[in-house]
Amino acid sequence: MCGRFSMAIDSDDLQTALALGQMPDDWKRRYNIAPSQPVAAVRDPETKRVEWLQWGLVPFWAKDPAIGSRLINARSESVFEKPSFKYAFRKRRCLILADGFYEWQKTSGKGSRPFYFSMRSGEPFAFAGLWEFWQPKDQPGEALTTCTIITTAANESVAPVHERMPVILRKETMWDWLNESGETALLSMLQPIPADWLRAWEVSRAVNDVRQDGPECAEPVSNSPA
DNA sequence: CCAGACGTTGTT
DNA sequence: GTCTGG
DNA sequence: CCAGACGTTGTT
DNA sequence: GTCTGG
Repeated sequence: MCGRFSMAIDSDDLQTALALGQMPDDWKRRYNIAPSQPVAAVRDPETKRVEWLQWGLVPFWAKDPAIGSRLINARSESVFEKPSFKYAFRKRRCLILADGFYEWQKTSGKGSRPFYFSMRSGEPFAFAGLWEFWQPKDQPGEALTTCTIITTAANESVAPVHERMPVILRKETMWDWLNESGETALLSMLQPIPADWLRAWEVSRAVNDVRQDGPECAEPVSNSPA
């Protein structure tokens, strides 16, 4: 699954690395992005403009936007058929920008151990995402633009920690996620990234607390890789 | 037909 | 909006 | 994902 | 135990 991630590089560096368009003017390095918070995303492959979307998909038909807190991920295996995701999968795909993500390993005792995963190259990347626009019947001011991250089976790097991982799109193919329209082609992109593209290490439980958002969240707790 | 749900993860 | 269960 | 709340009545 | 908010 993917319930926390980081986007800790500068706006200019990100823009250059992924050849993005206009960046938000209120950029901030983030080491601990949690559901319900703004995430940097691209919806338009022409402008490649980066904008903030709220993490946690609220389908356009939702009566209660609180449903978003449970729709932070969408399974790649069923995203084309689930009522909550099927419309967005056809019409509203997005790239969610990141430079690392966290997974928690269940322990036999209490608590769990967080691990940090990033590209071996150190480069930023894009998760395959979906977005929705929602507004209540009576109060147009309360409109939300929300998103969710698609997950897939864990590769060999992530599997020791957790069974699921986010779909990471490579630089070379990320724009296809927005440009393609055929279901088969789209679904074929939702594969686990090769294991050796990732690096991993255990981090402190500081990341558990959403108020902690500094570099310490992503720093190795020891020098032992996962 | 209407009413009610619509999700993932993990755990049992 | 659409699907499932009753 | 984790952490923290989870309720009503009545009073301030 | 489950739901909501961050």
